[in-house]
Amino acid sequence: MRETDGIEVVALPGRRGQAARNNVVILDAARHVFLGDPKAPISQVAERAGVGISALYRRYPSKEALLCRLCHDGLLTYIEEAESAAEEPDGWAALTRFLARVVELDVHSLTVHLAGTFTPTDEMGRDARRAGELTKNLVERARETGRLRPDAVAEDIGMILECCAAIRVEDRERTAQLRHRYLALLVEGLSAHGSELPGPPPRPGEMNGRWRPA
Amino acid sequence: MRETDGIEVVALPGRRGQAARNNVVILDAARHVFLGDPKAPISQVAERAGVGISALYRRYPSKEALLCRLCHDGLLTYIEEAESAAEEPDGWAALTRFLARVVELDVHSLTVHLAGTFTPTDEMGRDARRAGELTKNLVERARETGRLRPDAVAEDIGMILECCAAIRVEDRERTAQLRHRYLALLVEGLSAHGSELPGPPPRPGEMNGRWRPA
DNA sequence: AGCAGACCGGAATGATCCGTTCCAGTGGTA
DNA sequence: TACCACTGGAACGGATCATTCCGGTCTGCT
Repeated sequence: MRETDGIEVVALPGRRGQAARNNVVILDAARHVFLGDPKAPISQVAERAGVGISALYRRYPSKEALLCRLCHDGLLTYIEEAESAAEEPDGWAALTRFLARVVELDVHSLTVHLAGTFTPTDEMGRDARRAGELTKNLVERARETGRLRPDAVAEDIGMILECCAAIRVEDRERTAQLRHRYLALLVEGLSAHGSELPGPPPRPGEMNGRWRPA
Repeated sequence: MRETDGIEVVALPGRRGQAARNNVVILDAARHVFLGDPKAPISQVAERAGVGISALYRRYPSKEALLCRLCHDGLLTYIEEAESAAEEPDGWAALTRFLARVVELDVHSLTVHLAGTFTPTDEMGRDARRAGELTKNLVERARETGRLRPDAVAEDIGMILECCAAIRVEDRERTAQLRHRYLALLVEGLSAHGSELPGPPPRPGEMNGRWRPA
């Protein structure tokens, strides 16, 4: 897992070990808290992690840095999943499984909803572009199978994920269930060949007003 | 229109007239601002309305009261639209037109996204219940036509609206366009008869953790 | 004319919230 | 034993807002 940050993941004893363990505990807590509320105070992260605030600031110079790390992690996960899905032989299955997986992992909230809360690094820019290409490939291959409606475009994918991310209830497990339910509706829609979709499709970065720092 | 608040809508001269005009200007501004950001400061509303803060506080005892009014207005609009749609003879058309209309008016954001920012009144509770009944009726009638997939339930409607409300770009007009696009996908999904929807359907009120005051 | 008061804009107030810094304590480690 | 990396959490300082207050303006009645 990316969040372990180094080699010494397990079983270091004493202070050294606690520090190593805290690394992952803190990232997990941060992910959980900021997924629930992107502008949660940092003290909430510390509380949930069961550590003091200074344990956070020893690892990240600022809240922004922590958010950036989280967001970048999410982006990398997105890319991993896209690459993994690309190996699926059937283009339609590749796309739908990819969507299900991203919804499952709640990656979209991690990246998009955190964007705008920090100034993105160059590397993130590159990775974002790569993510875009991978997405486009998945859509192209799905289109070639003929199951994807012809008026759907790559940019629709981000919007669909946005729709799913909007579903949120108290319980995490239940949230995932419900999101899959509406993803299913959307995917049915994607595969239909009935009436044409209304309005011009989304333009490339139309949703990304957030990626420039507020 | 509800927001005119009384009889003297037009053409009162002088101070009296300015006050009456401000009534609607303020509500319009508030609607616009809080739609964009439910926790926007009240000064933003005043600024957009082109009035001073005191003009707001003369009309509403607190920010909460203003939000409550806005939210209730939205709820009433929802009910109006549902009743109006109920007159449509074809059950499927009634449901889909209702959805399109609610998305068009952005009513969902007004009610649901403002809930939780104030303690709801009894009357709002009653109206919310009424809205629920009307929704259920629309779904029942749509089901009877056979076009609605059998595993869809009334509670799905709120979730679908939530999905659409999640789409938001800078331009208002464009936002509406895009929302219609994804509503179309979702409606296609609603009318499909293919594989069954995954997971148990949403329970009544499952999404409404927000309606109890924070 | 003249005046009472309805209405207005916006500065001042006071409270709350939160990121960040600071410091004293703890327990491995050499 | 002495050192020091690491920790928890209190304290600081800045920012944000809802709300209040005040001095001014214009209307409509006498």
